[in-house]
Amino acid sequence: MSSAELSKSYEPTEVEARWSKQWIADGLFTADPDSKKPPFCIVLPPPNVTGSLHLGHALTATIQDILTRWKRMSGFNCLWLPGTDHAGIATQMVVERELMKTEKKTRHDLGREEFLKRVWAWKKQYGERIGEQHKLLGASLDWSRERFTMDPGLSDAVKEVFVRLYQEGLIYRANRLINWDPVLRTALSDLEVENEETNGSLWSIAYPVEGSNEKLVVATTRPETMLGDTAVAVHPEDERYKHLIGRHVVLPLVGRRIPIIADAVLVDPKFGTGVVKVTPAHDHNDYQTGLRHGLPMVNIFTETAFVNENGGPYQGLERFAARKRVLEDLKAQELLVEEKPHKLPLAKSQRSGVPVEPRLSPQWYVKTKPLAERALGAVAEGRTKFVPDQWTATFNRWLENIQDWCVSRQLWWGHQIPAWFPVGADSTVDFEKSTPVVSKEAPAEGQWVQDPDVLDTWFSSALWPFSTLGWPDANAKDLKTWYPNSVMETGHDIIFFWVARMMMMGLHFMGEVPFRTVYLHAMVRDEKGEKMSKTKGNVIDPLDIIQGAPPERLPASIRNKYPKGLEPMGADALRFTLAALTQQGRDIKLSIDRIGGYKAFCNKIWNAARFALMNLGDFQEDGRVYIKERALSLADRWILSRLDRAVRETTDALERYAFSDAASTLYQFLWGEFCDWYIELAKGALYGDDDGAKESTRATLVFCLDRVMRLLHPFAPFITEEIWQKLPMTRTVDSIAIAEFPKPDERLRDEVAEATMAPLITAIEGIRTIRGESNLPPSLRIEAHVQSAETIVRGTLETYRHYVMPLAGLSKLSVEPLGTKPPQAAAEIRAQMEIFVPLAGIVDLAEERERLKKEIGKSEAETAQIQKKFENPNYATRAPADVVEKDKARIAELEGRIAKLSENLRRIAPVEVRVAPPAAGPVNLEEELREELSGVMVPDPDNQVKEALDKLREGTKEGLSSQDHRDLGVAYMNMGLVDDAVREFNAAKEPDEKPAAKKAAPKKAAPRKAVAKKAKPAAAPKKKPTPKAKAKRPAPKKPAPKKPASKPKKPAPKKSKR
RNA sequence: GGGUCCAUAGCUCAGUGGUAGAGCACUACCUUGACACGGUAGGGGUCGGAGGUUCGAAACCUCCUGGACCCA
Repeated sequence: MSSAELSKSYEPTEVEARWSKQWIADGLFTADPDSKKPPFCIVLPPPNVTGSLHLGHALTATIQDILTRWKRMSGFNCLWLPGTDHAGIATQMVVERELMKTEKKTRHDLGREEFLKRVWAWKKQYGERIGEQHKLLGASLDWSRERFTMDPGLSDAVKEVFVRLYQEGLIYRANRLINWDPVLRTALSDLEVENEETNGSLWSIAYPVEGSNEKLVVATTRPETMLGDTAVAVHPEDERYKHLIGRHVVLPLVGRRIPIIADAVLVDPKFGTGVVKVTPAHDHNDYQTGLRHGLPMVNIFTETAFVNENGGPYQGLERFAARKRVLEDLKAQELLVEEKPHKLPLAKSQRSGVPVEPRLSPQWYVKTKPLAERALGAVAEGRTKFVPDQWTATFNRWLENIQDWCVSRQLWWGHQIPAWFPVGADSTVDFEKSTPVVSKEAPAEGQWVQDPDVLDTWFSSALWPFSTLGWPDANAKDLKTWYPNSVMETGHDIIFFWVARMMMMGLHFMGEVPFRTVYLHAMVRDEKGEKMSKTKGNVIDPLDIIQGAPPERLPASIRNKYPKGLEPMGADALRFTLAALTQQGRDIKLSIDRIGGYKAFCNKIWNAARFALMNLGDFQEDGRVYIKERALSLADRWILSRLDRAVRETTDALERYAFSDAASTLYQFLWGEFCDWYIELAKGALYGDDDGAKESTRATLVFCLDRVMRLLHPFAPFITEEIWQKLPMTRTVDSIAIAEFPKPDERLRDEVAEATMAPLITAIEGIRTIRGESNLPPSLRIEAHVQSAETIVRGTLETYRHYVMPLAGLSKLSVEPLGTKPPQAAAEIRAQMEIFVPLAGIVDLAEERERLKKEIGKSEAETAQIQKKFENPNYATRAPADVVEKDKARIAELEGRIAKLSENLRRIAPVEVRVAPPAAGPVNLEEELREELSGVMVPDPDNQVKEALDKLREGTKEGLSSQDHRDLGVAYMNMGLVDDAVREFNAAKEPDEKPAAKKAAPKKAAPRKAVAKKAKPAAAPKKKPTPKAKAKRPAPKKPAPKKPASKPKKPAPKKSKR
């Protein structure tokens, strides 16, 4: 039997390694463009080849794999296309850093060609690692179609796009002020610049006005740039300076004569002194001002941000050193008026982190306005939809205000720009002034040099949805089949960088949107909500979670919490966690503990399957008999109905991209319904002798497991495949990955079964509550009385007492109409039923009284709350009738509940025993007591109780004082044992030291195990019960047969005291 | 400066006008023939604050406080 092979707990590592290999070997994920099935396509956002995948990538892969597997199983012709991105700046940077670390060389030491060889080697290494990581995550990518942004085909697409856009006038070259990274020595696009609030200073510097004693005091945050000032500006309406407009100042330190201009755009008269210096070559606002006024633009920095020849004596100083010197010199000349602290937004390079230096240089630009308009139109028409929808506005706003896109980068790693510059007569090339020819190949005539610059990485990524499918070959099969893509799934952080640009390029070159739906997921953060970054040291490699990791491999923050390292969680647990935590539009705070919780879930699933397989005997599902045609038990019908509900809810959630809803449905069904209820109920049939019941249960187990494994497969591909393969059934396909995703099946729905199960569950839970609240051990069988006014409920309970008894741990179940209540019983009032568990002799009734009081208190509080509503006269008149009715019904229900609880409380109230004065005869007392207890059901204590009492009688009677007898009598009273009580009270009247034994001990049988165990002190719980020995034990002084508990509870019949 | 979002149990989060929920954590009892990565039961919240709308607000509106992110 295969069942014996299942390990006791789920071991993911081996299972995952095996299946990820097998699936690929079997080519399950290789897409077929000729398939007749409806197409479904996702292109994987290509991870950068800079390094290995992090948890953000794991989230991306998880969501996309869920979608793809779900669609594949649902009959779609699925292509999920993998690939990687060359990531120009980022990759060049890491390779340069590595080169410096290992060989102490710069890329310039190696030269372009040799350096690129190194980068390709890096790309190979990390590209492969990324592939491996995806495979171990279970990603069902079509590796036969793997692409890289610098593949020949994709490079050709890039050239084609560049040339065509140029021909259409949508790409041009211009000498403008751009954002320059002086460390990486390249231009950056606006998006690659981050503004950061910084504590700086605002300096006031006096500029002497030419031909006057006046000085204009300018305020600036970058005094060193004064070397490049070509004007000072004031507001045209500013009365303070109006008279100076048109005159000149002499630029201190430099001595240049520069005009005083009026500019209402640049100058805010209320800020600082109301005078600003204008440095058109080093500030974006000044640049615009310079253009407006035709000012000269003086560049004072080299490409590494050192002062150049235009800086006179400051030449050769780094920009911050230059600032220091300029300030010192100004101070010396008494031109530095003031320095005060000032917060300013500082523009930093996203990549190198250094402040960018605006710089005039010739660059290539994409004219984005016309492209953006089409993208906006497509979204407005609903041809592409954003999920969550809130991103639509973000997308629109950005495209509406879009600036032209600077696409050239002064890097070596990337797509070299297909533009050709003529080589001059002196063998030199003037890249600044000469006019390039744009074409894929160099012009045939003459000598040409290709533009050394490369394109922005995002230029090639923008083409990803079609370049990967074979474009520019418009007839490529893949392109025809899978363009537009179905879904673009990526992080919301690259909505502008990537999504917007894909929209623009896709619409322009394919004439249609690149994808129908854009699902933007949240950012993965650590459990404190902090962004994962190498500098913070909180980055975790997904593989360390999946396969486990020794402590030394973990970042310090994780190591502190898990000093022993991580044990393997498995890809399924990680995936399920990510899916469960995916909340639209929120950050995902990922904690290892949470993953551990889902690992436990996997283990639970494993064991549920293990249980089934161990109990299937030689059952084999050949599919000839539809499950509903079998003679099913109530439990069978119930779980099938619940299964169908789970199918519907999961599918619905997937359609809404509500991955967390789907995950919680699956979790709840598998754990809360299938394991907690169905398996427990199935045990009766499986361990019984009814072959028919066994058969139907086995069939149902297999049916459910088959369906739910398929339902769960997109989320947890490995464990589901492993279990599914072991199910004894005929299959039409070899892998669950290509099995059919369960469809809702009306025939499985069974309202009657669900309605019938409801009171059974209510009864079981009610009894368990009593059991739990009274701390009765699970091993103790107890007796329960369930009273209901409803005939149907009683009928159900009778019919299915074999469900209730084992799950509630009963030795006896009495189903009764409402009526006389058992005495000394704990009670639970539930919908349509009242549950009583006689506790006399089992547990302290005082505790039960406390519990009831608490319950009554709760109900009273709720009643009061609702009553308050009715105090407002408007409520009854204005609120909808159904709501008012509901509240009235609820009050009635609560009042009934309170009444019942109170009644029960009264019933187990300590009886005020009026001990008759010695003069009073025993007969009178007896009558009195019987009267006291009239209306109470004649006690018929459970055997265990009886036995316990018998023992008591045997074991505790010697040498009792009359006080003891009196206490004992009270105890018996509390238990409703009138005869015994009377006897004890009688005994109490007799002189001490009497031979009570003769009268007491009834002959009845030996105590059963449970009782023995129960009656024993908890102090020796491990010891085997020794039934017979009991009677011979030295008599305990206290007669209470109750279970000693950890906290001291007073025994019902308390000795001493009064 | 403009915009988006968030604040509910110790933690992470559901809950779009009518009895405050889940998972984890916690407490008690328990190794019962799938699972201690387990079972059963339980405790725990004046829903950030103040107003307003409404018969009724965790939810809708306004303001405030605190926080996150995006754009300039």
